[in-house]
Amino acid sequence: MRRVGLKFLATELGISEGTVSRALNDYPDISQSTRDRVKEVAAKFNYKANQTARRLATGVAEAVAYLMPPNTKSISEPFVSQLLEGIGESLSQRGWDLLVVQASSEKTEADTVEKLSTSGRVSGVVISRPYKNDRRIELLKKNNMPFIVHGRSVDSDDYAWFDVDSTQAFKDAVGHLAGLGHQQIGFIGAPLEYNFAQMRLDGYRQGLMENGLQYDPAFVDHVDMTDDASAAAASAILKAQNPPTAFLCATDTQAIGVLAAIRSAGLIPGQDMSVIGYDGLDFGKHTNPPLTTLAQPQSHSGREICDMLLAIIDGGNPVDYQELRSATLVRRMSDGPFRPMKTLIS
Amino acid sequence: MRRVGLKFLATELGISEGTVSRALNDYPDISQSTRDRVKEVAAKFNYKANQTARRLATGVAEAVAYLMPPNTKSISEPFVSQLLEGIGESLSQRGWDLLVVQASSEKTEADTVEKLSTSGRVSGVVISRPYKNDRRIELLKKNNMPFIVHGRSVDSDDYAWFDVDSTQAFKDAVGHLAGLGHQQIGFIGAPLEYNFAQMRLDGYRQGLMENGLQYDPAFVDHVDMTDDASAAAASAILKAQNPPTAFLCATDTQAIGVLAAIRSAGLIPGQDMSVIGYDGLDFGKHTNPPLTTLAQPQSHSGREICDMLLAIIDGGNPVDYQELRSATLVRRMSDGPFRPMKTLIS
DNA sequence: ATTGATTCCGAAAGCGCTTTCGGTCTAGGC
DNA sequence: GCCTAGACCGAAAGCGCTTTCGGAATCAAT
Repeated sequence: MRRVGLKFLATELGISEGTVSRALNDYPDISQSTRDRVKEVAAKFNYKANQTARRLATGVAEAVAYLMPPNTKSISEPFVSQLLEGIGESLSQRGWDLLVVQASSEKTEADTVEKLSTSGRVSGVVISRPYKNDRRIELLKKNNMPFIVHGRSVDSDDYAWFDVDSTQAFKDAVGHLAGLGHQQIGFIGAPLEYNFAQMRLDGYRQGLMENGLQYDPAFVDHVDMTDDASAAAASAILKAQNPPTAFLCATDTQAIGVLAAIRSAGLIPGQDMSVIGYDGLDFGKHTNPPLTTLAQPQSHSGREICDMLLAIIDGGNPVDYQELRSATLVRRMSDGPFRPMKTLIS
Repeated sequence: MRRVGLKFLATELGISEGTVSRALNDYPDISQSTRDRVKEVAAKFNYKANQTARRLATGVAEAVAYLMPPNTKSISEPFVSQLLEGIGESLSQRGWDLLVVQASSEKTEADTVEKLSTSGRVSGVVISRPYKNDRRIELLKKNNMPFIVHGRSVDSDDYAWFDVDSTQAFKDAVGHLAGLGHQQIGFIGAPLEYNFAQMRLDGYRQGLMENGLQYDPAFVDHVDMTDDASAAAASAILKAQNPPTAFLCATDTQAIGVLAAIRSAGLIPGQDMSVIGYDGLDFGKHTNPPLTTLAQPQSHSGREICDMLLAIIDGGNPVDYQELRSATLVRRMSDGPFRPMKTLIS
């Protein structure tokens, strides 16, 4: 069984390869009749153009890459598969490919990007969760490879991004907690090299200020985005003589850890102690108690992000593609009114 | 700034393109000295071969595709990102690409596979969670595209797969529950078009038989792998006049739904009613109560799966690559000894 | 000095498609 | 009937790399 290529179709039809190609690609200088004939025969033999050859000839890769966030060690990031799904959707509509690339370590992250942008295998890339100053972004700009970042670095004026205003969200959350009567609010943040961690911290501090509350460094910590790390951090904070009565967490995963820490301190989360997470992850519905969280509208963000990227690839100006969404507080059971603290057993 | 390609390097070095290429690829008929010289200059100009051209010339795609499982509607499948991570690791070691492809609907699944195997953009594919009789597998075989399936279809003799013996696992789980004194065990399964659903059901039934327990169709249901669907199913079953005192669930996600159903029936899961899930998902640690589960050793299964695939691509016989792992029961708090049922409030 | 074997490299032919360029043919307009 | 426009299509030149083939140069052996 011989490979059906352009050549095969051409001899089969008794016309030239070029004509077949143009017919298939709807060139206007091909008569309707031959176009139909070609397409019919192509379908009959189930012809699929060799993508590699096509790419080489046209010079467009017809693929975009998603850079996996580094050290994906947390409760395995449901957000990755969600994002991927959206991106894939948007891409498949256009018949393009989705490449998932992964830097083995932080060291090689830049290399990976460099190679990606010079080896010509993709026509655009999306990266997630940027650092404050992200070399990957610099490289992408330098090699002028179209890209969009999911999140923002500190200097986000001159590239495309899609982000949620987590600063505002945390400010609001503090307000919410303050409204509930809480005066001392702890904060479990993410490593500050990530810009989102900084922005959430900022929101927290601004919220404190707006509500006339004191920022107490003893109540805040920045740890890896895992349940265990944040549980440890929260436990330590709870050991204070006069601990906070509520916690804000940079991620849902961390919030879950805090829930556990509270319970193992003999307190009841949601009653003795409020905690609010961020992400809006579905499984927060099933934690003990169900987790109140700041939900990002990430349902179809993958799609949107990718559509924006495609627009840029098509010649759009990156600066025109900057989207800031807002998060919404979804109250479940882990927050509640301030209660005077009973003394800890410990 | 001109594109650095083979031509550029060749003129730069004053030698022919072919020689440069062979030097870079360590052909033995290039003198050590020129080889060094070439590599040095290539590094200096940060040369990266155009992958597309290379692929066209060599005929090998240097990429494998992962077919996203269809209708990923459950609590966003943490297993996908885990798998992807493993696959990516294995691939990047070889410098290959990972393509994530997605069929828009079940209808187009076959098409997607067909196109994948004829368009020559990948040299292998891995698919997850096969149906009992999976057209994708047939197509892959027909087009003899190397592939490996994560899971098994009913007829799994003549292709490569990596699976966990969930039949055995469920048999054991029934035994465990029976040992705890449970006589009536419910089962929330997944849609039976998936082969894994059938295998788990089989294990359940075999376990029942081995322990001299009766199979009661009123205690089993097969629903989508979401928390809500399984909660609804469990609620219905609990309405029976003489309901089961324990539930086995085909997935952790479903088990979580069952937990909720039990609670909303006024019962305490883990005490009044046992439930055991399957998957070993991390967040089961944080449910209410923490979920006892049959954990699959999926930590690095992505790596292994991909390594197997690569071996096949390198000419290995698919039949030599069939791995059956076993699951282990990790007890948390959602199972416990049988307690005589108090009458339901309802 | 001649031959034969090696070593090393250049030339050139693809890989399978796209796309420009120009040529043939038909249809009108005078 | 002649000329100009289109309308359609064939020829051929790439895209950037790999790889075969053979030739030139070097070297050892007779």
